[in-house]
Amino acid sequence: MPERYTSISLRNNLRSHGVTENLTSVETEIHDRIWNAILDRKLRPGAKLHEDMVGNAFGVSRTIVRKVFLIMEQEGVIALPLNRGAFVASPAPDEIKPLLETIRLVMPYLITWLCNNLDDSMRERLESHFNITEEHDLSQEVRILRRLAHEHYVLIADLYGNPILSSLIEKVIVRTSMAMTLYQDTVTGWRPADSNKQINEAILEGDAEKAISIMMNHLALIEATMQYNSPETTFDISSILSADDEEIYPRARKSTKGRPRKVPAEANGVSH
Amino acid sequence: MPERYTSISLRNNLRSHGVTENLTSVETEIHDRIWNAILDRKLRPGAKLHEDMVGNAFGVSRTIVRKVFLIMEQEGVIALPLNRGAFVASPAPDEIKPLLETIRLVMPYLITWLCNNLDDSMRERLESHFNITEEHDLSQEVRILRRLAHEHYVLIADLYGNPILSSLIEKVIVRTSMAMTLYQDTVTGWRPADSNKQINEAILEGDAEKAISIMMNHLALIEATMQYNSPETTFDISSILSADDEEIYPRARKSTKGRPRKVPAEANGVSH
DNA sequence: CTATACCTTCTTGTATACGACTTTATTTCA
DNA sequence: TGAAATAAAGTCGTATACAAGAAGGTATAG
Repeated sequence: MPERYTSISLRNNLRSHGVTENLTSVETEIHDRIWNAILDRKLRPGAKLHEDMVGNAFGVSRTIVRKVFLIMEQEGVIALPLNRGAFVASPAPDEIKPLLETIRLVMPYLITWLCNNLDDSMRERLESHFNITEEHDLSQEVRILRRLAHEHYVLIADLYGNPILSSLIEKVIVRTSMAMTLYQDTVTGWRPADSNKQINEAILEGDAEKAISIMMNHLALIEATMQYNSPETTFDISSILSADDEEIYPRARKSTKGRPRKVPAEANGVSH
Repeated sequence: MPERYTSISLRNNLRSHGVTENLTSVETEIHDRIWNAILDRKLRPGAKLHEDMVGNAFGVSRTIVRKVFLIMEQEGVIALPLNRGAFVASPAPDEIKPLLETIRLVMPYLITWLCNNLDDSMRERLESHFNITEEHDLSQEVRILRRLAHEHYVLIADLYGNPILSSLIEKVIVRTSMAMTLYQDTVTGWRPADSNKQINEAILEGDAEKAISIMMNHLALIEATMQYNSPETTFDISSILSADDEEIYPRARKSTKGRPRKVPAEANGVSH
């Protein structure tokens, strides 16, 4: 089986998405593969996840797949409407405010602490992230930039060392990212890594106020650029979940005959 | 089927423990019954939950029970060590600090908002809780006092209206409560409702500072009175999970022959 | 031509069977 | 007598079979 794909910048630096304990390796594999596919937007919000397709892709029964789905529903990345199966969660517009509010509450607290308690190992991990961000700064690979932005938040939470807040931040950031997929204009030339680089720099300087201020502006920008537009596409699950990193683009619908497929409007997230 | 048992004070006032959506009525029933049993300390931390016992008690297969268990593991109230089944979570001593820290971060934020934005419906719900606390103030029923204290926190989070923070607070408070079961000296005459009554009063007066100060003292007291002591008992699951509210006391072990049963020391909670 | 009803096909939900692992009881050996 | 090895019982983990439900297609009436 291929080496587990955890993250671009922080391989072996962050434990992958929380629930590694009490899961077999196959379950972790499926969980992480789907999680990463969502994070990289290979699986877009609203996409249907068929139990036996995923099961076949990993050579396990639906039992295992259902278990992973249930966990991911609790994590807020998958929706499981009764009798209708699994969909990649598509956060409703009115979830954006609570998400950003949570980030605004928690992150300044973590940053302030971090600036006052920065030791060598923390500094090292921050600098490592900073360097990788620098490397990829001019990259056109949106996937990498987005992941770096994501991981920056998770890294800060992780450095603080409160597992409750870490897991909270990870969930909230993923969900915000998913909301951005849905409601943000992707045409802007804005690069997500920009402000994160500045934030990291400020933290390394020990300037909490500056770091917080940049982050708050960043969040305000995100909130301001949110708008409604709902895409609809279908996917080839098995190739998306394959081990290699190639980007898969949505395929056009095959058939438009017959009654139009009912859009699962209520296939949104859970009550987190 | 009996009416669903949600809470003492806030029946129809708080939605029960978060995950009602996407669960069938039986699943919700099992979930809430176990949750309440834990909250009321009928099921103590470390207690084994046998899949078929629970299944038989509700007339469903292990499939359903396992689903509920998995959800409750994510919620942090049950532990599912691989190949060893389900145990009521017993938070490790070093989890107490992160738990209290999270409460200390979130609650002042909520209280401050609440004091500045108190409207009639909020006031009404707070007063309702306050009145019930008054009624039971002199009660000897520890179970009720404990539940009132618990629900007070959840109510405040609920009034704020951010579902992410609500569910966070609910999980964290339950877990703190479980830790107190394990590590707090129960002999003290201290009544949990006392400070909550004062906090509620301060909020109703719109005095955020006072409310926060009392709560912080309360939390400090909790932290200070924590100490190590690990009880060990066995239980009759089916009667504990029965609909009626009678308190069940742990039974003494039947057999002490043979090799002493290995205590599941690692049967603690999950990484939340 | 459109909308509704009906039928077929496909997917999910639940129970159950069986293998794997853990725990408990018994035996063996120092 | 007590610890380790061994056998038996019990519980859990996974796959699978079947039932229940939803989605998609076709026919029919307005």
